[in-house]
Amino acid sequence: MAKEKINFEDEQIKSNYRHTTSHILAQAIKNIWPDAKLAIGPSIKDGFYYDIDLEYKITDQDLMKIMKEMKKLIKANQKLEKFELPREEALKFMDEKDEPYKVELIQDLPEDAVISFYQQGDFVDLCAGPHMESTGQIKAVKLTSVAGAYWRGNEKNKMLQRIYGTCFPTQEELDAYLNKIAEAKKRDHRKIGKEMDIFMLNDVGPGFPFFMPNGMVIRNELENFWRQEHKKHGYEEIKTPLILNEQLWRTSGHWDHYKDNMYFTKIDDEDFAIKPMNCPGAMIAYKRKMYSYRDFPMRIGELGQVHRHELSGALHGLMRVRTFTQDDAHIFMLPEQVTDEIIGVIKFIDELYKLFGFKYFIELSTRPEDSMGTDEEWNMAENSLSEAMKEIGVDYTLNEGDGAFYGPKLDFHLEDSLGRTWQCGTIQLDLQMPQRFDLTYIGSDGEKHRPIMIHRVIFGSIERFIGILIEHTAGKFPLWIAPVQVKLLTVTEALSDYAYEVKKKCEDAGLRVEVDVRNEKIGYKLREARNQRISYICVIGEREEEDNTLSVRSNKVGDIGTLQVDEFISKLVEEIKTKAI
RNA sequence: GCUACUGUGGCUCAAUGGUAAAGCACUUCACUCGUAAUGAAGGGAUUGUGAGUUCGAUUCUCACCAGUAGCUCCA
Repeated sequence: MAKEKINFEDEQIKSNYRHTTSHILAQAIKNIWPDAKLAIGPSIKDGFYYDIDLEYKITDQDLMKIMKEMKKLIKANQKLEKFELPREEALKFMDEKDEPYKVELIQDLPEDAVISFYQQGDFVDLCAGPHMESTGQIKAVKLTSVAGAYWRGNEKNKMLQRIYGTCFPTQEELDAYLNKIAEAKKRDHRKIGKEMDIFMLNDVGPGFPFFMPNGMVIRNELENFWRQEHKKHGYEEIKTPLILNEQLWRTSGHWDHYKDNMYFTKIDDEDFAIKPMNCPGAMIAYKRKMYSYRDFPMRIGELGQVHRHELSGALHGLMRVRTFTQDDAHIFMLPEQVTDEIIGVIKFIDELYKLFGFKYFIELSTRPEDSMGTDEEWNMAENSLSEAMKEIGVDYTLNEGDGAFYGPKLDFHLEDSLGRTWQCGTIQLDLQMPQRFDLTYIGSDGEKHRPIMIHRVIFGSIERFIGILIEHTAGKFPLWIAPVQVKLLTVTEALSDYAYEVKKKCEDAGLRVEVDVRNEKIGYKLREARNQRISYICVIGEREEEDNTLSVRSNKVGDIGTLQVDEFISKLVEEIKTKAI
């Protein structure tokens, strides 16, 4: 039989390939540690894993040992053979093999399910398949890490050891993949954030980031832009307090559903809470006066700083912190305005994400277990979200049971450098707060009615958004956001006057500009400026001074030659104006 | 929070049961220089915190704190 090339473009084949490799991993583990209990071992996005229960703690060194054993099994080119057993026999079979997790898995299968096994050599695993024909087809394998994972993803269950790995049909593809990971790590926002002096974290406040001057430029540019765009889209802005009394949080339902994530304090013996969300404050703001149906839709924005006690193990640079600023807004509206408002927000988010060149996906999260309200309300709310998406034809995935406690939501996810996704934008339909706070408006009939409310963010959290932006651009920000847009480097000290003259011109045009007139070699200054990822680096020598020019290098396209000073400035001003990426 | 691992000057990192090496950065001096590091000198660390073992701990043990990866959770 001719050797067929494995088509990795085919997702099914890729998945079979990796799934088979996970079986080989399991077999190798059983060979080395016969008392290991097997849990599950699926193929995943970039490879596969296998969860095992084993007294002995597997170390990184052991991974080498396991790989060696796997290579042996691959070389043996064992056939993978499928067989089926009736439920009772299957249970007995796994029980005899002393595999309690497999027994549990079989018990949870439907009564009439066909229970299949795959056998390779003397190793048998409960598995629906499909698989490759033989272990010899697996070529390039790499075990990447070992980590803990709860049995069935439930933190109340035992923690198992999870071994992650990946595999490819050729060594070249594996190397390319590993290389890609290494490159991606160089874009880590924590690394670049430190190198570019954007933000810092310190033991004095785990999860509470400090923003440095460069970071504040980015923040302020984003916030200014946010304000400008929201004004255009018919929003007004408010600011509500960080600390509000405990009674408010009881009224809002946060006390019952979110208390464990909140920070509390006392003022004059009275109990107060630090806000984990902005909505209750916005409710109080709404209630300050009476409204007519003619006031709707009413869009109220707030850049609101919230504090949430996230689990220590979940903290991650700027992506997951304990205090962050939400670019929040609450939209109050009539029932017949709901669809249009949701569509408006979806389009608004799309507009902004596109401006940065982000790809994203949308997830519809439905009613969670711990939630407020009736089924009827939830169905109505979930339907209006999916209807709005249907109407403008956007794709989304369903994430059942992951909504907020007060309503379903559409989440917008962005990717970081390693392909991990982070929720940024969200649109949440909230039927609970208006009730709980007894919000009303006067309808055309002269009677009081309850408004419908949307709660939404676009950046999500300014901090997380900046983190994503750093990784997405590798620190080479769009010019309008860049902390330092121009750096002027002099070849000799005699050119300082000209450099300062150019600097003045740049500043007058509104550019963020620095000069480096130090008595250093041009190569040295250039290297430093490039490491700082300055957008435009201009070298100034005698020639430039004479001709009133600059020798310009862009951090995105490289050397762009000699430009007249005025020409250079107007080019940058235009680039800022168009917010080019 | 859970599992595993890690914690050495501002940063990157070496080494050791006998109080710690190097580079970058910083300061000073010399060099006045054309597209990724000029040379020299100098200052800077009780090795995350606390306790224990030991004649002696930064190294070994324990607890705590923080970080990393994954799980769980989430903007």
